[in-house]
Amino acid sequence: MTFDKAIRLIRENGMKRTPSREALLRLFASDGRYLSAADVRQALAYEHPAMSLDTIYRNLSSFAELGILEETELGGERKFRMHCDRDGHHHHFICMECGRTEELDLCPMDEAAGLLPGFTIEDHKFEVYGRCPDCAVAK
Amino acid sequence: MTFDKAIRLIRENGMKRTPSREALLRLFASDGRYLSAADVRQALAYEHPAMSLDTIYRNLSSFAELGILEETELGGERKFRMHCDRDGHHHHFICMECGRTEELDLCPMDEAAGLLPGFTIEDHKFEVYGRCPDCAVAK
DNA sequence: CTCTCTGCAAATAGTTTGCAGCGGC
DNA sequence: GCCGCTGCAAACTATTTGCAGAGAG
Repeated sequence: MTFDKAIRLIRENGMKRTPSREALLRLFASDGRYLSAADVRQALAYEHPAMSLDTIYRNLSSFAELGILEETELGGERKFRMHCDRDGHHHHFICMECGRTEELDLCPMDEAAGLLPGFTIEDHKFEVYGRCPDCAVAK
Repeated sequence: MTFDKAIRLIRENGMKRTPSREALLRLFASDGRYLSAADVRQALAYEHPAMSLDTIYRNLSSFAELGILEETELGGERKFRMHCDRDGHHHHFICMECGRTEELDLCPMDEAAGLLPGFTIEDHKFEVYGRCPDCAVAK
């Protein structure tokens, strides 16, 4: 998702365009990795040293609710990345070393649903963890 | 995994057979759901009211390391269930209402690996969430 | 008798909330 | 100027750790 579209969504939902939010969205628009609140704070330490963790937490949660960010739980932390606008539902590979993500054009749910007659499916999670080619070499 | 096999694993790793551990393993052997430390405490409140959360945390972590328990992150909590000894790698459906789990004879990794040439895959997670037939009706 | 396990208490990490002032619109 | 946004401080939740005594082998 682009920075502009995210801003539009924010305005459409009656939220204000503030410097904090601009900085957060700009960061996520340019960094494809999953970032924790602490990661975000560090990334913005130079540009926005005054931005508090509270603000980061509050905004990341709001953004996730609006569908601007995708959320996952990684190593006991909530992590976020910009939502992919691409056609088609898909999942991600996540590099444990550098955090790089790769889209996987694959969703096992069609098959899985057939194995669960009578069950109501509401959500699912499929993530692959490992090392990207760069980090695999470095090891 | 059976209670007896779990006890054997514990002994083989130089750990002692204590009343706490017996109670924990007996619980997991009879309850197929994913349980948090707090869930376990409540389940054992009558039989072992003195067992502290500390003990529960420490033992669940040890058991998970030995492969006796499987671990997952659900709603921001670490949850555990007895490891399935069944042949073949598989995943789970988890009922969001009652916690019931269902085994899914399906793993998307074979396909996924083909989409990631040059990447080193170390782990993956595939879980399906929803309501089991009983809970779907109750809604 | 030794060495592990346990409960207690305190510490820690990540996250959330109440409040009063600041700042978009 | 109004109402939402922010920083501060404090609270909260889940979890971990140091320590000294209790208990398994």
